[in-house]
Amino acid sequence: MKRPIAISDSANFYVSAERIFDPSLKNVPVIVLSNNDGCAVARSDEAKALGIKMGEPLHLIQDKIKAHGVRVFSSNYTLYGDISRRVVEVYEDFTPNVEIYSIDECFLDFSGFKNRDTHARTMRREVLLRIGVPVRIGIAPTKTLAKCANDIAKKNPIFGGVLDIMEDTLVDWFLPMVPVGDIWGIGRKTNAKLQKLGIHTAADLRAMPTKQARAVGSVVLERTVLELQGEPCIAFGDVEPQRKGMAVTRSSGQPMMDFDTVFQAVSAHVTRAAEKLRQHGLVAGTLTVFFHTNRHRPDKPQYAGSRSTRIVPMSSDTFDLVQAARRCAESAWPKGQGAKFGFTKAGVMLDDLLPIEDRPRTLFDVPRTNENAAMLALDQINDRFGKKTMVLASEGVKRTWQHRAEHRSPRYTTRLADLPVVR
DNA sequence: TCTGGGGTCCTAGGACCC
DNA sequence: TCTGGGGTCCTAGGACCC
Repeated sequence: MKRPIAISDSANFYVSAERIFDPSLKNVPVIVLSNNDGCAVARSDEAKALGIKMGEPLHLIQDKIKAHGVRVFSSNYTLYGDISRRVVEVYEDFTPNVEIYSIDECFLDFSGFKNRDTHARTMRREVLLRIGVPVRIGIAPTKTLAKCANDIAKKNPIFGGVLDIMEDTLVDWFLPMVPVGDIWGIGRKTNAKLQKLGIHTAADLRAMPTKQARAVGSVVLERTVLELQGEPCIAFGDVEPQRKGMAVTRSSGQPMMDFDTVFQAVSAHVTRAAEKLRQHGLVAGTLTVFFHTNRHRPDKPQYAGSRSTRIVPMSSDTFDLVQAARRCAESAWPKGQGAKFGFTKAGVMLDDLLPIEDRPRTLFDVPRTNENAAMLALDQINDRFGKKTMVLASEGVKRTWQHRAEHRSPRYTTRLADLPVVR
């Protein structure tokens, strides 16, 4: 039995959000800019009709803006987040299972409804009425097919914003209309490879042998092919996933020429990231620093530096993180030839996040060469420190220990005291 | 000491998404 | 002159272990 999955997304979401509070923005070209007001990240239909492209730099479209009176906004993510939450509330009146996919998209479990089409159209009307945001809805047996349906509904107003392709015959009918590059999961690179192989539409890709798909684009492409065939490979998840990492990155207008300048930018980003961590009540286990030169100037020397380090003990403390960042930055710096480069982007990423209440209090730094000893001492560690103990090793290593423990007679040759305690 | 297979970890980087 | 930011997932290759 095929389970109907719907995806609902808002049209030009940021622009729609701005329009809620300013009716004078209706039917005129509107764009919303990226963080630093560098480029356009949302465009109304009227702005698209003027040929303003996604991600187009502001300075390249000044003429159009003046000539056509395009209304220009800096982005206001707090506002968009609020609107987004309200839209989800409406969805939740129409199905118990909602998976938030992005700020303007949700997957909805549509199983059990007698008339899905009517249900979707009522929901759409309700979102427009209560929030003031127009949405489009695609319904299909898999997420990838639902995305295709959504895409067709978006491009063909005749469907009134809703397209249901649960029937196989409808899939057969519509897939040849979807360019392969528009499929969810097919980006620029994969599209180029597929075009060379004579695969131009979603129907072509659906017919590709899965073995070949794997060779061309790894398991990701193979999954896409199966999803197009109607076999769900990307699970529907209605529980909020724990976030795995966070990042703070910025471009700088002026190229940064020396280590001190780059590190100054990095420490500002780390400080901001540490604040974000604490806001969310999290601590980080891994920190990565990166910086690179201007990709838009291939004529100049290019360099990309990136280095990770563990945060021991896990922390959201600004000082701890800045110290770790300095070690990373120094290690990633092109020694002796830094002056050759002008760095225009720098950032920090925090990974292995854990709620602060789960932070391990006692840490044992177990060198890989000492795995066996650690395994043998594990019981002693747990006896003494309980569950708030963490041995600095990945789950994989622990599983290996477990396995080995079950297949050998353990000899407790290493005492707990022999393991280096970090804290 | 040499040989080899099977396995995991770590790091860097690629591709894609909105 | 001026070209976004924040995410996820996957892979390759070297190091290391038994």
